[in-house]
Amino acid sequence: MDVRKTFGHNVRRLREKTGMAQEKFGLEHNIDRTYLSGIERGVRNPTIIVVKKIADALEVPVAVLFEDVPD
Amino acid sequence: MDVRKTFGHNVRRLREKTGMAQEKFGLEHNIDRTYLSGIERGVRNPTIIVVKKIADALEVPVAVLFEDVPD
DNA sequence: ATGTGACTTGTAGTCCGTT
DNA sequence: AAACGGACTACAAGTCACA
Repeated sequence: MDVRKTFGHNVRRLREKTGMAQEKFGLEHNIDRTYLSGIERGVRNPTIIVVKKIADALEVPVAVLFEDVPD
Repeated sequence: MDVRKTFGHNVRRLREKTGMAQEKFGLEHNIDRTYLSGIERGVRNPTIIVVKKIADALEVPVAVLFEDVPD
């Protein structure tokens, strides 16, 4: 499994759990909506600083975003 | 704590546990020696693809490299 | 409400070396 | 054995118009 997909799926799953749309989530945490979209789809290859920023926004430890979660 | 420092410390700790020098470890896993040095010192900001590559090289789950380990 | 292509600017990632 | 420097190319960060 591509780490970008694993990461992206986890971000999407946890963001949806907050009930916020990409746009609202992005606005609240200063992350561009389209950039977030790319991350959730696994087409971006973010650096660990971005990873940390997103983990903080989702209020989860960074490690959680790399867990393999089966469908 | 800066995520780069956390990450770097974990990489260093686990690499040293293998008994390999940065150079040998880098050669065996196709990671540039100077780049690895920068990562361990927390001055680099690697992408998640590199993170995964290093985790694989260290034979640990990615999540482990982001754990807060007190000195 | 999200996906996508295209774009500029900055830096990730590599390679040569010296301390 | 590892830190650090300089120079380089590839690609990430960040944004936009449009579907």
